[in-house]
Amino acid sequence: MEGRIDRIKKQLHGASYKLTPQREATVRVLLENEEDHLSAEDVYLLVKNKAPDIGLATVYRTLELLTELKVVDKINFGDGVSRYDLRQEGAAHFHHHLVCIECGAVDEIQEDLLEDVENVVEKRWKFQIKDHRLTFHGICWRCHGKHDENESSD
Amino acid sequence: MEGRIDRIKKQLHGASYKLTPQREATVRVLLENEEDHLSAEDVYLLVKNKAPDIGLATVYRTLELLTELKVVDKINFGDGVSRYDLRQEGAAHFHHHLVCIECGAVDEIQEDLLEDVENVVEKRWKFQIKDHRLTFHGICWRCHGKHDENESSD
DNA sequence: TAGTAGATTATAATCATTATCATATCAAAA
DNA sequence: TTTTGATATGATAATGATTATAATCTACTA
Ligand SMILES: [Zn+2]
Ligand SMILES: [Zn+2]
Ligand SMILES: [Zn+2]
Ligand SMILES: [Zn+2]
Repeated sequence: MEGRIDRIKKQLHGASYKLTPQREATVRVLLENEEDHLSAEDVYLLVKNKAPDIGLATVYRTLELLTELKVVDKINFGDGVSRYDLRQEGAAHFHHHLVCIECGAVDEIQEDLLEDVENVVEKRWKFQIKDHRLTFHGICWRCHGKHDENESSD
Repeated sequence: MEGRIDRIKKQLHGASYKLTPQREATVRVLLENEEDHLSAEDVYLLVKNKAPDIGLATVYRTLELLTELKVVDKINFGDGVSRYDLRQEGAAHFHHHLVCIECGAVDEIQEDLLEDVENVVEKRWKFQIKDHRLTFHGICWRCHGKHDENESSD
């Protein structure tokens, strides 16, 4: 974790920004909740535990800054809020998501899976891909299980 | 066009809704601007030409209704507004998008391309896919051309 | 120490979307 | 034809997320 923060610090310095205490607190919250998909408000509430005096605007600014540096990705699942997702270190592309329409769970797919598709798109549409967003909507294994409970099988 | 409206009318009736004049005007605007990705406000302004007395709330309500019936898909490209995109008749899945980070153009990919990926996801993550959202961010052929204007070739 | 640039805070402003409620439409019942 | 009930609409208010503003604070440096 400390190593990860150090590297983010270096990234900030590389773009001539500083890792202020507020920014560090925000980054720590993101690292400690890597599995989740937090909204700015969520982050704000969690950061308040570490830095009670932080303002909401600072959280927004920090998240924007981290997005610019590609430390996090901003994503929108269709409820009215933006969510912020730590990008895996060294990952060229943003990971994919599985959103369950029954229970609302959001699972992640870290594998790329899109290499072939992207080759086709780059060639056929002459589009130079820099990043992508891929989200599947459907029924997760947990909810699927529930339905099958009293069906024997096929 | 009339045939398309008739079929949407039938879909509405099937769900026991009516095709009111306001709804018809809204659908016509969507059909006439099929290429575009209009926000609710955009649709409102265009519909006003046909039905000057229509209220913004009605447009929002109609778009919500059409989304529910899967006549349109609601999508968000990261600017603060939702956009509404007519689904091709008979298409099982939403189409894909190419968003140019230079000029802002949004192009469409009607081909599915994801069949293989979806098979993998369904099996490996035991996730029953109902729909998807796939957007590529990058540089479109138009902007790419601009850069190459004074570079000979490779 | 004073000056300066950047960062932060509290708060106001903005903007998209949703909720409210009185009115309108329309078809079926009386 | 009038009444009634269900649904739809329009004007407007309310909400909620995000951004802008202005005053204050915090390193650094001359
Ligand atoms: Zn689920
Ligand atoms: Zn994620
Ligand atoms: Zn372009
Ligand atoms: Zn589209």
